[in-house]
Amino acid sequence: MAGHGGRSRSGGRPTLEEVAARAGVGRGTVSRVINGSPRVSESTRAAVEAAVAELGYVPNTAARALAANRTDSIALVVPEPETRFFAEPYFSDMLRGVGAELSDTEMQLLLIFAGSDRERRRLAQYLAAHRVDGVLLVSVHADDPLPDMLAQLEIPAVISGPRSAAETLTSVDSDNYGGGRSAVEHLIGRGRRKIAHITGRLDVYGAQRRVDGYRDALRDAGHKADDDLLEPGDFTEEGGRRAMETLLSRCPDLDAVFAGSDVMAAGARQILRKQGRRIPDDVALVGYDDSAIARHMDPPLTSVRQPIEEMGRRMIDLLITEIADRRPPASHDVERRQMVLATELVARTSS
Amino acid sequence: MAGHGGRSRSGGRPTLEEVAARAGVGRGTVSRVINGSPRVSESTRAAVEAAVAELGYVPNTAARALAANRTDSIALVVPEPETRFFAEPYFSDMLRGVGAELSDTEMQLLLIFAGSDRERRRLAQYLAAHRVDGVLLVSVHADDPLPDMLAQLEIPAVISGPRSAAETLTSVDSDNYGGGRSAVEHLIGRGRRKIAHITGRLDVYGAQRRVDGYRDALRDAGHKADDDLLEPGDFTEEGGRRAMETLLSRCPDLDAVFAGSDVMAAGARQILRKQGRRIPDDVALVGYDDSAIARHMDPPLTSVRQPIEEMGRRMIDLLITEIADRRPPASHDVERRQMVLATELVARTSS
DNA sequence: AGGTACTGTGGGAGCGCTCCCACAAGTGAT
DNA sequence: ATCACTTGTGGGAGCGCTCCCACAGTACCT
Repeated sequence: MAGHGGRSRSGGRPTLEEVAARAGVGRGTVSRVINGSPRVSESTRAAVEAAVAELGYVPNTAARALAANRTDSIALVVPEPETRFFAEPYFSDMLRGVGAELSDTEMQLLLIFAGSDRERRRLAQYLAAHRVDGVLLVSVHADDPLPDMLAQLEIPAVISGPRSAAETLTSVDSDNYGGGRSAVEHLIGRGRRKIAHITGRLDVYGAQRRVDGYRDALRDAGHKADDDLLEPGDFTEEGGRRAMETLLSRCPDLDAVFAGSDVMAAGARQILRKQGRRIPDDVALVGYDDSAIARHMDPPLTSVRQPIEEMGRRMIDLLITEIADRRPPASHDVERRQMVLATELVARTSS
Repeated sequence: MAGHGGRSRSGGRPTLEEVAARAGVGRGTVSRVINGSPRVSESTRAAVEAAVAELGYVPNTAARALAANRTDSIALVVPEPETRFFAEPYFSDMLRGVGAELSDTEMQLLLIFAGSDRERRRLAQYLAAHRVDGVLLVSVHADDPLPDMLAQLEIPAVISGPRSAAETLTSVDSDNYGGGRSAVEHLIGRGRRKIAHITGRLDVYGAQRRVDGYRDALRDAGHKADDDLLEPGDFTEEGGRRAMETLLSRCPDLDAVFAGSDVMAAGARQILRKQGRRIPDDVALVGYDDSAIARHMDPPLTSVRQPIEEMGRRMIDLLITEIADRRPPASHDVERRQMVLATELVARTSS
């Protein structure tokens, strides 16, 4: 078939039209069956399904996308170079959650790295072409222009860690404040008196919140504020080492350290060892993330667990809702959602 | 515009037609400019490009895919659970090469895991719908039905390690035979006499070829064959430990071990240490892959480097050629290509 | 002068869907 | 019987492109 003007087509995949002919119904009816519309009689549905099976019909995604103006795919945008993506268990946990939640859907996930300028430009093109129905944003820094670009293009998006308390995008986060608090309360409960904190990068909102939790826990326990016990890190092992050295020289009598990440705790541990401090006898150590590092450290590291996989799942939920909400012209008063999931302290022998 | 029957569209993205009107040319001409056809005069091209820039025109991928019957995207199919994907540096290196080579293109890469049955079924649907122009297959086992499915659907595909010497798909591989050989020759050159080999999974063709290289190197050096020195592993650390234990009990006097992967070498090292054998003094150890593990082992591990990133790049080259070759009705006598890249022994202190 | 060839261009037809309008047939209240 | 719905269905129009045919214009032979 295919009129005289038509080009030769590959493999002759069956079309809706052909399925309709086979089932003895109209095109519209087949479409309804394929898309699970309830407005089809039971017998017709059965006939169509039989025809679909017999012909091995699979809908043409491009045609559907063109007609319906949707792509049925979403992007997970990682504004980091690939190396970090593989190095940090955070991303793989997140991806697992996202994948799991998505497997119930017909949605396709695209993994997009936007670490370099070049990749950023590509991504911008990609989004401008509306090649995805929605975007999942992870690990975004406070000054990243990406969220605004998404807002401008009116592309539904969910962000994994809000950029600030005033985050405009729908977001999913873990309770960093509570996590910081629980780490410190745990140390206080173990009788520690002089508790230092190696912070994460302070342009990351979550890191700030952990500091807030640390401060409040100390205050509520009647400790007086002492900023000498606070030293900024940058989430790296090297940063952990540097911060630990600084802290020890400034406050040689500290008896506990709460590190803003397991990786930094690993760095701190090295310095403590080198300076002959025993863990936990002389100095108790608590990390954050409960990653593999924590379990394999010597001694095993007490750490604050974030439900990262769960966060991934929730992000998908929210994003799909957001996409669905936006289909009818625009009911636009969907309240912005900020979901916060609880953290959990996992006590091990380092504290 | 958009006739009375039209639905309201999102954001009013400009179309080809609008660009054409603006530039004062026909639709076909704009299409030609967009697609880089040479049959356009310089002045017209400039006018169209100006109009494109002014309107911020970005082609609609779905429309293009529908009309041209191509998707401009390819899939990297990983027939493994995600966990292994993140655990093994092999994949991230490969992905880096693939990404790099693809960044010169307009092609989009999809990362698809097909570890579980469920994911397999999804993938089958995906391929049946021809949602990608081509497929990159990595880490495929000998009995995997995936390659045949791709052949059946006539989807261009390139495989990263051939399944056998008679691989029908276009393939890219590293010289496993030469790699195995060079490891053994290196050990012989260091004066080792009793060289054992912990193999990889023998249903992986590359692992077999390493064994062949091991055997031939020994034979050519005048050693007599001794299968007691050969013990199968499975590429895991645990497998490395088991194999090493078996080997030590069977041949307590061995003085060198060639492991089919760095991870297995790490397992073997643990056992050697536990049994009081010094590396390299008592037993020399050589791994395969030259991964991060090799560099960080104590002592640093001599290992055979595979150019994995390069393999990724070559795979893309071959796949793109294959896709292009298949566009005209079918010139079908493109000879199957089996590309083999050289390996390189990286000597460190473990041997 | 006529033929032949090429270059650049416009626009019709068609890709395979979804959306929606129109309408037949059935159901129940008046 | 009439009217007002409801349910199920068919098919036109249109999504925004690419492909290709037709044709004007120019150039270069006979």
